[in-house]
Amino acid sequence: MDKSHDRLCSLESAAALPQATARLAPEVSPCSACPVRPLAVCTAMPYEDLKHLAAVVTTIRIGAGQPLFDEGEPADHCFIVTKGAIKVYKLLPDGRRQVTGFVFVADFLGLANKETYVYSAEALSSSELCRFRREELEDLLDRFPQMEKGLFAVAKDELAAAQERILLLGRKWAKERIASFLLMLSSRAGQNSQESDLVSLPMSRADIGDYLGLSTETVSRTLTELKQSGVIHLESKSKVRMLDRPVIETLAGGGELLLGL
Amino acid sequence: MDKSHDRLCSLESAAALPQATARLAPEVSPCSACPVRPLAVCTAMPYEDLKHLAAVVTTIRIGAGQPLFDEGEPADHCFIVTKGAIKVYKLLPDGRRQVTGFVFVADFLGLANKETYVYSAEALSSSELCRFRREELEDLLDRFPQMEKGLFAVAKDELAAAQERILLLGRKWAKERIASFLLMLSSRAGQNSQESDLVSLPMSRADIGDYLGLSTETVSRTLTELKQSGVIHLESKSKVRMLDRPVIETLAGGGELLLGL
DNA sequence: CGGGAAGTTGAAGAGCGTCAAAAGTAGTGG
DNA sequence: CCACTACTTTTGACGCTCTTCAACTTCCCG
Repeated sequence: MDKSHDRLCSLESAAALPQATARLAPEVSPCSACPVRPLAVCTAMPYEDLKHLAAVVTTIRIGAGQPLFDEGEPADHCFIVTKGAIKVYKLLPDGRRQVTGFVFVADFLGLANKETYVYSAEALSSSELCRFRREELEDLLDRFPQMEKGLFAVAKDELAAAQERILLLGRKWAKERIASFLLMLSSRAGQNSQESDLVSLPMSRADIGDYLGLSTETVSRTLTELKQSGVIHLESKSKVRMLDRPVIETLAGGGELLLGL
Repeated sequence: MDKSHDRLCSLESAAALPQATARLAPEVSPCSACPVRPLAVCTAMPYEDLKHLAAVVTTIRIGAGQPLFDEGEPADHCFIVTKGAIKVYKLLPDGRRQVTGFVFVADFLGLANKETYVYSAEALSSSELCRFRREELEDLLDRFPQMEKGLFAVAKDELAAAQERILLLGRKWAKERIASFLLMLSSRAGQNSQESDLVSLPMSRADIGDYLGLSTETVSRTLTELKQSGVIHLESKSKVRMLDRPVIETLAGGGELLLGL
């Protein structure tokens, strides 16, 4: 077995690296060198104030498949993903599972302000996150309204995205759900890569199913259907090439023409 | 036909009433007398600053069934419902409809910060709303951070609620969806009434179906089933009495015991 | 009181889930 | 390095929940 398989995440490189950096160059915070910052809400923080952000952040690592936190636990922390990807899900008593979201690099995790987490979170792959204590972050947001505005904007965007998902779950057919899913992954990951037709699926078929309100088998069947109709190509289990983006977009939008396809 | 059936809402009593009040007692804004304010985000605004809120608000009225705005229109306004109820929905090209939410008295409408509305809104019954120009409200929020904090909190709560709905739409059976729906309506409306077992359904069966991702017929059949098993009683088409709340709560939570009921 | 919309009920069918087994993949240890 | 094992994915057969279509009933409002 590799790494620590504790329930809580490994903290080896936690405050260690920041402190070391601080000793070498006290005026430069580790956040200012963070490659993820330009993409994350941290951009909203003025450059000269990044040291205050760095002061309240801890870097944590977590292995693939390990839980970050479980629904019902005291919601003490917020996170920003800096490496890897996280899945967020809710469970029903009999084990039915709904993945409510995937959290990728630069995304913020933990917006709900409840006493306890309203969902569980688990790493899809080996990941790294910036961790904030809730109270400390709140204090910081009071002092830096631009940062709070940034988070508010994130919340509004997520709200719009959630309504899109509600439409998907309530009214779209399996084929339309898969098409929407591919486009969502493409737009989330594709902005930095020129290979915008190649979508990588870092999660299992079961996770996709639980995200789209489908069974594993239906996800698999639908992907093969799309493959057989020439709309996509499966380069590997976790790499989908979109061959006919217009058709995928029409499907995703619930277009009436292409259902027989 | 009654009232004005214009596409845009009637503005008869718009700025008129506020001005009249202001003339009589310039130091008291109409917002300070608003019976809905204690329940709405406006509570976050300091009492002495309510005049600034009143300065940017317009009261509008809208008849039952009339549209407030349509998806795709420029998102120029935000609203707070002061009377009646609004339904918010998205459409697919072939007419499939998903009601993404119902907006009741004291609720804020229009949180998404997109150029255009990402959903359509229509009055369930004759309603009144406070209307804000987006830019003016933004300016106001910049000047009164407490108000912005209040709206941020609303956004976070709605996000948590949206994830609850995603679980419902993705993984719950029809009976569980109806049970969840009844409890949601009860908790939203029941706080002021002592008749907490009596839930009123101000929307049609079709609206309920489009909210829960079900057909009108399934909504009807499921309500009948619940009635026949003695869990609820239909006092009228739009008044449901919850006879066995524990069973309804277990159903809503996805409890494994009562599916055969 | 009557006409039209909303709601209910029934029967048949479709889409997707479930169960089961085969095929493919990845990680492990000899 | 390769075989063994365990898991993931795929594919097939069947069944169930919910939808669709249609007729009937109830309710509401002029």
